[in-house]
Amino acid sequence: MVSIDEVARLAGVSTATVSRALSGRGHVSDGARERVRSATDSLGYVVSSRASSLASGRTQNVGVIVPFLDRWFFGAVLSGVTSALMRAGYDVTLYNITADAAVRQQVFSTFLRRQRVDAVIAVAIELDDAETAQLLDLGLPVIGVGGPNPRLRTLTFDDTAVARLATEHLIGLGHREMAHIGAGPEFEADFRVPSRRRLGFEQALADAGIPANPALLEPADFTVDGGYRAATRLLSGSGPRPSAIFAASDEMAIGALLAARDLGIRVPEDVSIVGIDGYELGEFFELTTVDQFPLAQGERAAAAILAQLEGISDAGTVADLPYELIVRSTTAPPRS
Amino acid sequence: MVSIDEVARLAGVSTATVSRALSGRGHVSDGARERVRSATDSLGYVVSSRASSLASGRTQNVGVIVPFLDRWFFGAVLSGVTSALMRAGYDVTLYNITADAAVRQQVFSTFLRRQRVDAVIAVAIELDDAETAQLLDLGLPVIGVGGPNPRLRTLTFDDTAVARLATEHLIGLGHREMAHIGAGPEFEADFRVPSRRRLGFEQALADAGIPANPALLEPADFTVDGGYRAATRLLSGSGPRPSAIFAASDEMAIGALLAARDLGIRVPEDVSIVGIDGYELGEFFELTTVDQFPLAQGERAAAAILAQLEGISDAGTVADLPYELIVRSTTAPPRS
DNA sequence: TTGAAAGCGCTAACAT
DNA sequence: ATGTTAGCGCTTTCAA
Repeated sequence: MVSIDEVARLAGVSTATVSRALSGRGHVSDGARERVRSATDSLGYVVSSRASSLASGRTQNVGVIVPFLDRWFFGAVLSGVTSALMRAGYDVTLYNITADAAVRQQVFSTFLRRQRVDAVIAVAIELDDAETAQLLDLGLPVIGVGGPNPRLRTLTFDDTAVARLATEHLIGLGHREMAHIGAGPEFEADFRVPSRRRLGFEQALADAGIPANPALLEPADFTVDGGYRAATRLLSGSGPRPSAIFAASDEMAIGALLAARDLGIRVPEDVSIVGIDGYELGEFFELTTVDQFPLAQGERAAAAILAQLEGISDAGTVADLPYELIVRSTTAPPRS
Repeated sequence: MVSIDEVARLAGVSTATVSRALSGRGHVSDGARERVRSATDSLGYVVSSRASSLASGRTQNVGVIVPFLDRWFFGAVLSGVTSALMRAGYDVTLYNITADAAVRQQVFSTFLRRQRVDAVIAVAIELDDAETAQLLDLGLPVIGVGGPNPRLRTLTFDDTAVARLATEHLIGLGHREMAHIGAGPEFEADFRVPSRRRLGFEQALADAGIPANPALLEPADFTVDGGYRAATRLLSGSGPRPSAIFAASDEMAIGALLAARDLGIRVPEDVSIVGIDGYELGEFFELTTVDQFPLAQGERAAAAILAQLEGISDAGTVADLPYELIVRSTTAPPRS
């Protein structure tokens, strides 16, 4: 590996000048800068991040914590994060918090603490107090994306409001017997998104003076399969069939669509279905949804972190993330 | 940040002994090891990867290059890679090669060369000669996953054989008028998977003595949307309608399924459809497919890299990746 | 088995 | 604007 000394020698300057020319910190004459540039070019020199980070304390690397990699939503967020960060010259180190508790603990107790990253972005992870404390203890810029965390700077997505919006859309169409697929005790473990969405559903019902019916709350795990099974129970049960279903994610909504299809129940004639996310596949099913623009969420998180790292102001207002109701063809007024 | 000196002082040994005790390299008495352990515990000490990697040359970090993050297949592979690597104590730094040529170039010319990683895994990326050379020039263990690259160690997925298998399944059912959705000149840019799959299709036809019909080759971009549009052209065109469609990915196959549905064409009665991947959503459509177990692909790539890094033998035979035909309900004999 | 000490390749004062 | 030099916090000879 070619080192800074060789560059300095070839350019006829000191290593300090090479360092200054390359990093842009401190003043360097145009001539020196040019000779350094040509020397690095001909030598193919790249600054060693190990040496540079040890000396400067900066790694040019951001850690990103995500709970899943094989779900569209997280892939989209991550895609937005990496493209923005790479464009700014940063590497992205990925910490995938899975069901494995030991690995999860190791991420907070070891991986994040070994000084490999300058900042951390946590995507849709519900952190317990100890984990939040460990993150804060890093002394690095940290930003959460998704559920609010009062102890962290967060790009907040107002799940409750989004769920209300979806539910009010159904109410506005005239529905009264509405079911919800989403939060259930067994899926509460990780991030509180599910329960916040259910809360919004319940609030909208209450506001409209519609009594809550526990029989119309079906827990599911946010997968297509989970949505399918939940909808099957709702639509083929012995009780009265709901005239509309609000699923807490598009993947579950698609599962519900498929369940209705398999049961010979027409959408939206017999039952209306609405989801949340903006999952691309939803378009094919003409799914009514509330888009939450995950790619843009990732880009905004990256921009916020970069602003903090480069010290550009206290960093553009950590506001709420946008969302938008997209009415397509899976919702309509109830029949009767 | 607590440093190794504090640990050494508290444990009553030298920093060299702390280093040895923590890394497991060199001999340390049980007593010393125990005192070091208790000192690190009470101090909450974690070895600084910046200092450690500068001194040792090892980073405990593996770079992973992927072309997409928002497609299920790549998320699944990445999931397998990260879980295996994290379990072994490695971090994973992600390089997302997007359409942006400048960023792509930067990955090879700068990001990968700044000594942040001990090894590189390249997932389903078709590298040109210059890029391959740059990777090799790193002097690190490198492994490719997917398309064969004669100049790289590769976990090869035999796309041609897989495509033949899918096509032969259709031929075995009695189909003669088969269409293919996949490779097209405009999507050839990046990885040659599309054309290898088309090749397998053509080989199977040739072996069965079925003449190739260019009108039955529809290019598409591997998305559901692309599959939908390609199938729409095939199924609603003026020419004779194919009795079966082989799509080069499950997402395109699902698009084809949806197109058939929208055209009122029954599957498999009027047209058979088969895909490739093992995409979870395929189950809901009863899609016949060739599963390629992406999660396992990622785990195997990680295991191969770890074996090389830890010097465990020349590393378990870089064999072909497994695949399996899963016959469900979207394929059947043609009508007549 | 342990310790002393010389780097690893940069950056950032401090001087000039 | 530039050079000199003392670290950054470890690992790894080399000796003992």
